[in-house]
Amino acid sequence: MKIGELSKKSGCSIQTIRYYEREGLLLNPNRSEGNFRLYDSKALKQLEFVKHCRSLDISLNDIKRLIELKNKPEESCSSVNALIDQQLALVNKRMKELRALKAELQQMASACGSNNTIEACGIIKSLDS
Amino acid sequence: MKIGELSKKSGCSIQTIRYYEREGLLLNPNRSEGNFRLYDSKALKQLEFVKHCRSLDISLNDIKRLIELKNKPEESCSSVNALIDQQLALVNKRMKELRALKAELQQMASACGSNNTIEACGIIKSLDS
DNA sequence: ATTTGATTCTATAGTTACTATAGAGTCTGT
DNA sequence: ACAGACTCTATAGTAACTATAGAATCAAAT
Repeated sequence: MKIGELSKKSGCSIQTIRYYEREGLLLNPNRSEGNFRLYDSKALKQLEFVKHCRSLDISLNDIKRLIELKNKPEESCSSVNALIDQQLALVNKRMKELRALKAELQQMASACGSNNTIEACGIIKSLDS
Repeated sequence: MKIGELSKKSGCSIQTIRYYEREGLLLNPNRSEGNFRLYDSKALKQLEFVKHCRSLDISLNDIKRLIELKNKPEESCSSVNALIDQQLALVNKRMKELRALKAELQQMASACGSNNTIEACGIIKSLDS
């Protein structure tokens, strides 16, 4: 299949697919006579792997590492575990930040009845302090 | 004061301060004979306002709008309220995403006892599906 | 008066993960 | 033979910074 079809099947945009290729996340595909990229179902699987990782917010760099690891099936998977744990820690950290952020935003929102002038606005006041 | 002092007092890096200036978030400061930026306490307050907004993850563009609004003290503050509400909605959305993400990561982490080969690794398996 | 070290200046490039565009070439259907 | 759809490469843009190079300026010590 050509890149358009791969794009539809995978849900990744054509540019994203070409970008992943440039970044070394996808193997260089065979080309047609006219230099069009030609993919098989294995390539689609590779791309779906990348997409799944991205949906977990794993960085392209880490995905690259995961792919390398996948190609060494006999080795220990402890680095894989470490990577996921690290990802979890990152998510936890961001959630904590967001909770604090939400609390302050809510407090600010309640500090202004919305029918004030800007001069009297509780939100602007709290941002100023 | 010069930019180094402003940087220390505000906690923003020198480059960030210059960047904010370029982006129109800070007024162009006076310059010394040797062309060094010279700031007063008002400039520090401006910068602290920006920093506070950034800590709430408000975009530079929105901060610019807030600054414009601040300069019209007699107008209604409803746009300020709308902006904060929108920011809250954004935070809520991201929190929801993160919760889903965390759940999947946790499930994955528990799918592998960490002492497997990569071939048998539950994490890689679940990423592959 | 000079020199050293710290600070500042501008302009430019790099970061992440894409998205968008221009301009050219290729393929398919009529 | 030609229109329209698809693809190609190369390049620039996005957000919010951070980092660098190379030059100029300043303050303090000699």
